[in-house]
Amino acid sequence: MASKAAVDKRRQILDAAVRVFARQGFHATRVSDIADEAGVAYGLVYHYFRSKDEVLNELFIERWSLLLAAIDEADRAGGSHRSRLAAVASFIIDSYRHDPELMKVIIVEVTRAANSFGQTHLEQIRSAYESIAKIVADGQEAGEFRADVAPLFASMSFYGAIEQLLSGWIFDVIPATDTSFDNAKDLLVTTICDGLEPR
Amino acid sequence: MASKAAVDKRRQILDAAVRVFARQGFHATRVSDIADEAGVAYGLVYHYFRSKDEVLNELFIERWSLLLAAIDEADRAGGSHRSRLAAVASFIIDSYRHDPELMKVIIVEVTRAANSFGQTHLEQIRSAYESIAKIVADGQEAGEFRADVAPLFASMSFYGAIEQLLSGWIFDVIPATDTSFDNAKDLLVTTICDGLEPR
DNA sequence: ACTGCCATTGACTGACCAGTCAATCAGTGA
DNA sequence: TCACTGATTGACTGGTCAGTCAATGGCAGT
Repeated sequence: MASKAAVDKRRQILDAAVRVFARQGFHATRVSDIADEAGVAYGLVYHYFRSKDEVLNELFIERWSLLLAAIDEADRAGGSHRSRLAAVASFIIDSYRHDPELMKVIIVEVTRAANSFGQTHLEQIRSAYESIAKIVADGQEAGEFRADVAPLFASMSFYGAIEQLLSGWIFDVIPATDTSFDNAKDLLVTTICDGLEPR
Repeated sequence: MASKAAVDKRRQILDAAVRVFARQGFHATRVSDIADEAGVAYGLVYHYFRSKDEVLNELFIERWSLLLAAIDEADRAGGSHRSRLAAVASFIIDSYRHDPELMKVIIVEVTRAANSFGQTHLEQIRSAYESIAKIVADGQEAGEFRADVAPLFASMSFYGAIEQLLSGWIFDVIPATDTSFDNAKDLLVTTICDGLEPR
């Protein structure tokens, strides 16, 4: 089957793109950098992708759909709503732990670049906010969360906090150690659910 | 004095740059766009600024030093540490309310673009995190905040939440109304200090 | 051993734009 | 009036790259 090799090459280009985008940033990478990194001819990138943008699109869509699925699953898994939020935080932080380069690209070049690239994916990004907001709203309904906080606000604060911590690791503002990751998971849930003030 | 007019022209260029950057994004704006918007010849931009980058630098530095000063003042003003955090959130949100275009540029092109531009200003950005972290740490010392949360983590979560809400307004994920702004101030402090769960 | 189809190659082109620079203008002081 | 200085102008250059395309390679079915 010819397409077997083809699928591999396509993947090879995507993986190379992650590395190069993570290293140099999207704007600073030339298509030839991706081709070189993938060990492939320049033109082949255009055989598999319509444009440089489409390569990034593909990476984002692949990854983001996993996130949306994970949020959904966290919600469906039941348990306290606090534990569902914990599952979301865990998933995102583990995604970073597992593939920091990909997550760096997604966050730096898409999620936090809502001006250029994010614009295209705003719908999908918003969809994540809303799924998290639903967990909050349900938690309020169940009496587990206070009712006087707008769910979407809470959701965005929660997600913003997570992303900020990821950025901290990405740019070495805070050390990216395993204990740091685990602390962060606890902290995020503790802060958002219990607050900073002692009970 | 010749420099009077010169200062005006310089300002005129900076103000025009804010508008154009906000509208098109930094990468997509040509220097000629700035010159046109300012009603000034192309070359004059280079008379006042070494490069296109320096225009953005200037905008960031002007604004960020105000933020650092505001955090400092919030801290020095005394009162509960909770109220100091509230003052910080207030300042940032009011900055957006007062000059959304400038804040959009700062956040989208610098703060959240730590890859390209932010890299240069990472020190200053980190400085803000640390000033906020100091407020948290002092609050812990004073027994107002629980001691088992790393101050820098708390600070980054807090700041990340603020920035995420600003992004929401910037990109119309949440409506940018006055009540929305005021709600956000309350929410941020309530969430970070009291948590979502009822007491 | 031929034919057709897709993968693969990389040289080339066309557009774009940051930054340069030589020329002109305008205010000031003598 | 003249000379000096800094402000202002905009045409031009040099370099960079995204995307094109015509040519080649190689496999699969007959």
